[in-house]
Amino acid sequence: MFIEIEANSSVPIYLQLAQQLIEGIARGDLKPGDSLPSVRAFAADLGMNMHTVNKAYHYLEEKEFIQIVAKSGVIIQPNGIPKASEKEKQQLAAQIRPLIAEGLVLKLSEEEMVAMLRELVQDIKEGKL
Amino acid sequence: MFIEIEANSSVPIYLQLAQQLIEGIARGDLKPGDSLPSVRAFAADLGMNMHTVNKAYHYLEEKEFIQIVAKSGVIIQPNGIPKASEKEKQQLAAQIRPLIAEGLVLKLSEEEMVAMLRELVQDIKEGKL
DNA sequence: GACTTGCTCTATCATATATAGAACAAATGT
DNA sequence: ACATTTGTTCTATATATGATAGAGCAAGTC
Repeated sequence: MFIEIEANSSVPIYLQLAQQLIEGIARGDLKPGDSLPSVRAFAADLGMNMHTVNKAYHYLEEKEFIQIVAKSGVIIQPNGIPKASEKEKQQLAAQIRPLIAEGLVLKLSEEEMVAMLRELVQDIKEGKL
Repeated sequence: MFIEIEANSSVPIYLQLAQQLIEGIARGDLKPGDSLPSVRAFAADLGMNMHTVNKAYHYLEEKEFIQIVAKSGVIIQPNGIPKASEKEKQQLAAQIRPLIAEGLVLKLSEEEMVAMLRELVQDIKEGKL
């Protein structure tokens, strides 16, 4: 797993970390049952604070993408991650919606945005930045 | 323009306001040259602070969706909003990317996400919540 | 000339982000 | 058995952001 953190981003670094782990799962680089580094080791590796890694882990745990086993370690959801519930789909749509609206204001056609989405899926699966 | 602000959202209310104005533009409800309420009047109408509306306006001005004419008023970009530049497209893609990745983790297929996008475009154009 | 306009300034309060260090108790590795 | 590692919890500090509040300014509008 290669993690790239932009210090000068408006996206908090705990979120950047969580998002890149999510991409790792999407890509299949991180599989069910795989263990993640300890908060201390990961923090040292990434040059950030232990509590920041911890926050990223809890963010992912709340989404049920990982399991945090106290005093033991952190693993990718061992039974596999279930398909999106209706609630999760709606939450995703609600988050994407303002971006689509902005695209429309910028005169992007529906087809252009569909193409953009398909390219993003490819990029993510290929681990392409 | 009907504006709905959720007080208990994690999205700042100045951003909610800006996003709903963007939807108004996308929908064609707000056309080039249309004037927006004064910061004071809008704030009173929405039950929020003048400075919060002002922040939303400056957010939109930075995107060049509106023009703020000091000591006069605020209008939708009178010459029309130009088509997205490459930079704007990349910025949009960068913001959508983590959401697509999350969709993939939740086992949504590319086609399901395309369908979701098409529905969002419809909803926005119809002003449907 | 009165009113409205966006802008600026100071101020306060709450929350979020990030770092730091210490201590705890249980699981793990040898 | 013992030392190490683990996530958790606590206090603490610093910075940034979000939101509100009120006052005053200078220029545009009616």
